[in-house]
Amino acid sequence: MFSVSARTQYAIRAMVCLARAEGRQLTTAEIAAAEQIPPKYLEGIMTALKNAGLVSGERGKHGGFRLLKAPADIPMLRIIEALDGSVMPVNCVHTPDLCSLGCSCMPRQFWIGLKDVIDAYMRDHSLQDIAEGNDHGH
Amino acid sequence: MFSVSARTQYAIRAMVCLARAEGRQLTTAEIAAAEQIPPKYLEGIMTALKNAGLVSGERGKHGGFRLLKAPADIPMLRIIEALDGSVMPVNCVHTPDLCSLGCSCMPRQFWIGLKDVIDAYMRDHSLQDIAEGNDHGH
DNA sequence: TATTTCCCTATCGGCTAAGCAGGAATATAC
DNA sequence: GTATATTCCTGCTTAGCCGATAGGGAAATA
Repeated sequence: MFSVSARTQYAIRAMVCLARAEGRQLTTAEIAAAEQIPPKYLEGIMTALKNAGLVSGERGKHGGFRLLKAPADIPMLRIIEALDGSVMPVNCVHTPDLCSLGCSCMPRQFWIGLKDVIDAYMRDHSLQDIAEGNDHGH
Repeated sequence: MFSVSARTQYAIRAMVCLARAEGRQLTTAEIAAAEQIPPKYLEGIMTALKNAGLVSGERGKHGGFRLLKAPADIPMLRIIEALDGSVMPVNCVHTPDLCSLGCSCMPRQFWIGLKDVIDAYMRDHSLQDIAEGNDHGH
């Protein structure tokens, strides 16, 4: 349960790769080879990361991707949200209108609390923590 | 992301229903009608809850389901695990052998930490908290 | 014996995720 | 200015899971 999509795991590994490159540009081919990710599939992932403002992509020869911020300033939550949207256990967390059941949706507060806990954890861990293998958060 | 399956939401609503019945037996038909759940589908869910030791099912006339413990003694985690297995963001959390990538699986500690946070939250909230609409945990 | 209920197995349709393919746009190098 | 390398865009295919349904078998009661 609560399994993380391969897409998101790929994205995180790619970001770790870029973090270790320390500003150097890497091509999707390089990242894909280093992290065992299907190259064409990775392209779409990098696009999502770019649209989220996490990386910059430059085309042409000597093109590639680089981080737009220091790894320490990139919360893991940003990466996850860039890929799969926001953490939302059940739909009615954001759109309570869906609860046509009246009192039957008592669990709503429970899910909201869960979302808060997950968000907080992911905000308190930065890309740098992952890249360095540090599991204590910052 | 991290969306909860309809199956699990049905299970929780059914358990709330049983909690409010205070020991009285309820049939799947009754629960399904009260909670707007497809009756046949609910049957399979009740079987899962029974196999997890959370409810007892008795057949025949005047049969039905009842809780095996007081709602306060049923952590939400138990219900979720009964349906969708244990919380496990990525496979390698429990079976590190899957990490054939060596250092590429640096995020593992991150996922383990996330699992711990989620588990703790769900352990600290009981069925009674949900049934009463109390969102503060116990 | 009839009825009610839980229990088991199989099946179906729809949706999403994962991955692939082909090419268009753009920047560099010679 | 032509060739090359790279990001970018669009669509497609396949496989697997999820929600739901169907039909009937086993047990408990009246």
